[in-house]
Amino acid sequence: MSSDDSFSFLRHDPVSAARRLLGCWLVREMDGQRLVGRIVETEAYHQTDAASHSHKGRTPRVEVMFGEPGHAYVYFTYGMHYCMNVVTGPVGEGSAVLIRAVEPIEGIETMKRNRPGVTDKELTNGPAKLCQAFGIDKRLNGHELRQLPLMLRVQPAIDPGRVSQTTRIGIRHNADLPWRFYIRNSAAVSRP
DNA sequence: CCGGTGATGCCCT
DNA sequence: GGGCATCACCGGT
Repeated sequence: MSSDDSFSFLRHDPVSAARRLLGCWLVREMDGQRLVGRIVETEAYHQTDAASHSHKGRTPRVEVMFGEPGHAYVYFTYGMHYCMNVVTGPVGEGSAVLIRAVEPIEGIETMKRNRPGVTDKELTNGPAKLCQAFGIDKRLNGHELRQLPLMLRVQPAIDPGRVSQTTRIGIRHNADLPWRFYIRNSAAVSRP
């Protein structure tokens, strides 16, 4: 990663990166279709935090979290779901930002095909839901997010006055840490 | 609208 | 064998 590109904020801590990722675009190319979602909800994870997959150190599963910032960490959970993170921090430090929800911008018909039978509102309002809608699975684990078929397009920062900060969802350890961020008033978040 | 619950496979102990 | 950064469905309100 060069020192002056749009991903430079990812080299620092995951908490500030989680806030900064709000409003950025996730762009996916799939079956010749272009899918775009605007990130509206994120959570930060770091090796010092017992809720993080990286907390117990390097293992094959979480190796990507210790690698280059700006790559995708995609994990499989509950026997059926994938979730996607953006790796942050210096190489050698295990940290990442979970993308918890996006607002569909382009390619909505393809997203609907990927998630048959759900309402428009449920298309991408959860970490595993958006992965299903965008066709993201373990094949994209470790993928560098500056190129297709999956890329992060950095957008201007969201006004801090429009960002809410709360505790994270669905974890047991460090449940009081306020490391979740979402765009207030967005109808696309998983939970207000 | 809400809380409870079963599904289901992989990683790590 | 335990636990999981979840989801969809069910039944009661």
